[in-house]
Amino acid sequence: MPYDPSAFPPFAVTVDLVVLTVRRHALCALAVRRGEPPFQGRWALPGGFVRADEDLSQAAARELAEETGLRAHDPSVPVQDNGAHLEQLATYGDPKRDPRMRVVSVAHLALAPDLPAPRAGGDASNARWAPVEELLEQGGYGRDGEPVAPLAFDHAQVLADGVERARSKIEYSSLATAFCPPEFTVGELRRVYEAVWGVALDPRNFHRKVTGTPGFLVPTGGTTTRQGGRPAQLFRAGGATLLNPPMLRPEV
Amino acid sequence: MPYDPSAFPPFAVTVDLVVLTVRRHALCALAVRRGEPPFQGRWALPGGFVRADEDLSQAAARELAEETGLRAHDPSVPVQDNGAHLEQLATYGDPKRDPRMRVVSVAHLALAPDLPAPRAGGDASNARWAPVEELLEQGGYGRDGEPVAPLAFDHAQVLADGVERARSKIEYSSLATAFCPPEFTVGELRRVYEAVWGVALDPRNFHRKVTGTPGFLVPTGGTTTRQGGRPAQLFRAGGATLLNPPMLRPEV
DNA sequence: GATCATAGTCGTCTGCCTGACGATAAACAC
DNA sequence: GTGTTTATCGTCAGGCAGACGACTATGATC
Repeated sequence: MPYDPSAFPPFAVTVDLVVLTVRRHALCALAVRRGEPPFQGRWALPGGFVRADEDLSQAAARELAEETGLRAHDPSVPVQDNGAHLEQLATYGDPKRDPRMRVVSVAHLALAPDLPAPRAGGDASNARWAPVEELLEQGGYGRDGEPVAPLAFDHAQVLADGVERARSKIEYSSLATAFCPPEFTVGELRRVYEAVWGVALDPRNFHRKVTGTPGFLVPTGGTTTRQGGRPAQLFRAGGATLLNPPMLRPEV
Repeated sequence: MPYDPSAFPPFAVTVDLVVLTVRRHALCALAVRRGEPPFQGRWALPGGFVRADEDLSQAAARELAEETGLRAHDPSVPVQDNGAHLEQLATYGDPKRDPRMRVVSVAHLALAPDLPAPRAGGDASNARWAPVEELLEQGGYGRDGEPVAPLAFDHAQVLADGVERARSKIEYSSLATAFCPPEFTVGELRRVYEAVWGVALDPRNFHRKVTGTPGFLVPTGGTTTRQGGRPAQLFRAGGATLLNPPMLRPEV
């Protein structure tokens, strides 16, 4: 069968971003308020159309920079600077997921340290960090008592998939350091695990585990007392990306 | 900014399939010979355009059925019948990956028991099961001495990603049973692991591990001697999908 | 300054799991 | 019967994780 452009239907292709961070001991995601129909006024994940000459990862990195100012990080390089970790998550293409037209969305997952404040085109009221449980619960009420509408499109599913990916990936990789500033303490790393998994971990066993895993953490020599209590050693992420044996997520 | 159809470039969206099986102690993938340019005559992964009213998973299931006759399996249901396991793998959208036009391909991974023979539109010479190393090696020679050209498009990368997904996923899930017929022995399951991982496993420790993991295997009561030697107990896949603790892949 | 609260770090002990490997069992080929 | 093949059970030592005690070093409070 010869090449026939009419043989396939045209699609719009977008990238959507699940940007996760840990703020105040809670796993939070970046949400933007939609300024136009459909779902006008509702919260959604940031995203946008892929341009004609762009790769998917380029489009995701561009959107991430536009929304947060973060530079994307090459996934093959260990997390060391302030660049965020960025990886492809999954692709969503239900014919009815966008009422306007046939849109296939390639969702990406970004992990970032706690950031000052989000910006969506400079308008702070249209972007926020929200705890993922708040974004995922249907018809609940937010921290300010305002009723929470479900996320636009299928973004609740996308967010849930991204959160699950992050939860499982910090088990067997050093990705949890992507949530930390360039230098961090064992306690700060432990609080990342606790926030992402939603569990409490034994500080002594956690300390033994992470400091005993070769290549996970590299001491920088400095100490800090910013958490109160005894000063803690500062570390940065080591070269290891895969943890073997993995961190163990406690049973439910 | 209002809705403007001219604001986004049109894409073609396809699904490509990495169909894996275990034949003669080797991990094999389904390859089809391209009958038209580009890459005419070269081997490629099966796939095709997503139709206008189709979900991505529907399109993948349709292509799988067209190429192999396999029914796709709902991923939320444990593998029990002859349906293949089918899951989304990743999406590839380099602007230059198809010289004709802008194509975004949503690759899917299918795992199937050993099948009689592939069929590609009824023409057997245009479809085959090939060991994945043979398909991935560049410029080598196949089993029949015929020189092997690299796979078309970026399909070598897609195949490599699919193989890596399968290799890691049988560690912590019961997916290896998707390579087995409905009833199988512990030895057959072990040979699946050995073929996918490319290692030799201790039969005694493997037997202890898989029979000791709750929900992994359910004895059917029957026995078989089709492998020679002492008759082996027959099992089918249990309800468990996640293995905890996981199977451990031996070090390199 | 003594005391307390907080957080970090080092050890110990016990149980479980794994890898290595010996031994036995049940079929088939000759 | 003997040998071969595969299946299955057992044993043992080492490693790792969970539970938890003990000590250290800071800031806060009295």
